[in-house]
Amino acid sequence: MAGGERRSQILREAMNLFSKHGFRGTTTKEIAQASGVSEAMVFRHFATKEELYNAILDYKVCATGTEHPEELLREIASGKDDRFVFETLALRALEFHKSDPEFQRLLLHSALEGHQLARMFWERMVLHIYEILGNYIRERQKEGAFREVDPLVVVRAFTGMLIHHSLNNNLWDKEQTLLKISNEDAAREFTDILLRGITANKSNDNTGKSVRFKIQQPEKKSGKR
Amino acid sequence: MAGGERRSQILREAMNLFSKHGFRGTTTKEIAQASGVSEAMVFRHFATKEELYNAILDYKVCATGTEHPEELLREIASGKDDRFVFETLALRALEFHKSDPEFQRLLLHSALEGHQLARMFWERMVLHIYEILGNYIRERQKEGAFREVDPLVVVRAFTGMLIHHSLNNNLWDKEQTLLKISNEDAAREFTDILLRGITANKSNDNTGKSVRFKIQQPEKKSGKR
DNA sequence: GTCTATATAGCGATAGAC
DNA sequence: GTCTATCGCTATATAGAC
Repeated sequence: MAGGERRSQILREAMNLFSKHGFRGTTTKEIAQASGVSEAMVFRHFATKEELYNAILDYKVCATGTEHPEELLREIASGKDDRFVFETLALRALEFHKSDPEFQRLLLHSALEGHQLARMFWERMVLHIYEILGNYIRERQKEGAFREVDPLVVVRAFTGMLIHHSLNNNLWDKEQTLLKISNEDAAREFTDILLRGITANKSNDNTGKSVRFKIQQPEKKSGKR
Repeated sequence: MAGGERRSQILREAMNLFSKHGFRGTTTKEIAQASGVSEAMVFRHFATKEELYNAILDYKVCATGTEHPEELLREIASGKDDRFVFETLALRALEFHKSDPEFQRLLLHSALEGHQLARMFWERMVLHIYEILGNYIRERQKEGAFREVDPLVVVRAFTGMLIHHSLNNNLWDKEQTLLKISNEDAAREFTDILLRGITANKSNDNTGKSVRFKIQQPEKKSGKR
């Protein structure tokens, strides 16, 4: 078999195993067997196990980079259709994690082991999402469409719903015995909750809905209970 | 040192190391050194490494069981003060994960490694939360306080915000460079978003707020987009 | 209870033939 | 490019002295 082909085959199998058992939990022997070659072959293509792992992380991050580019994110958020923005984002995230559960596992292992993928992903993806989506929310607040609430908290809340839901499906409840719902429905419901949750009191609507809030707020700034 | 004392000391150190590096990532030698004893001592108290791990998981699950009993959960949800229910729950969850970040890491490692702690935790905690909180929501829907939406989806959304936020603080952004917020404030904001997100259209209020929704909903039940 | 010393197995990685 | 054989090391676990 040609060098490049074999290499990518080993990479694929290793990716699968690392995502299942983590870096330390996967042996080079297992990788070799899964790839149908001897251990020596693995080390011919990748000098060390660490190098193999890095190659995977690079590959995954790059592949994700093209799938989840900040450009696209920016484009989605460039409109003013709140429902479209949040629901599209949600559906894309849910579909991504569904189509590639390996990635989430790899990412988690990496974060737990303190590996660099975690940091790379954080810097390349997470920060951008918070920045772009945060800015979108901030703008809509200025326009009076969203109520006053820390945009970063809103992003945290929304990504929390999405990532936690994906994590549930990928890690905890793969058969979805507890909650079975299509990604389309989930994206819509989560968006529903969030948008109603942050829509401003005054009727100022562009989602095809007319929403009114009249709120008496005797709340203290720092709620104690 | 007395047997029981030494045993619990080893258990503590092992817990710390396992939470940091996972099962396979932690060596018995490290555990012994951290405990200030020889490796032989570790194996005197725990026949195998696996047994030590199980002891930890048992301990953690039991300790958590007393901290997070379903009774308390039920009691919290027995009232009809929506804000109190959700905010108290949120604050407790956030405080718990903050006070014991080890647990979340241990749980995650366990889930990734397919260990039994994950299943135990799922059955003892997660199912109860979904059941009890889901029932609460269902009741409030019957009373017309909450709009019609799958209660399980609401629980998923809310727990998603909380767990993901804790995970961020414990795993990804320990210094909270991206979003620094007290647990009290976070609990309040998340509750705010959720409650506004699921409050019914008609004014039917018991949270000290008067809320009005007027919504034209040409939505299909199973949304395709 | 605690240690040193050791058994045994599996790991990552290499040598060298083909 | 691919293999078998093997090295050096570290891992879990045990034996036996004190």
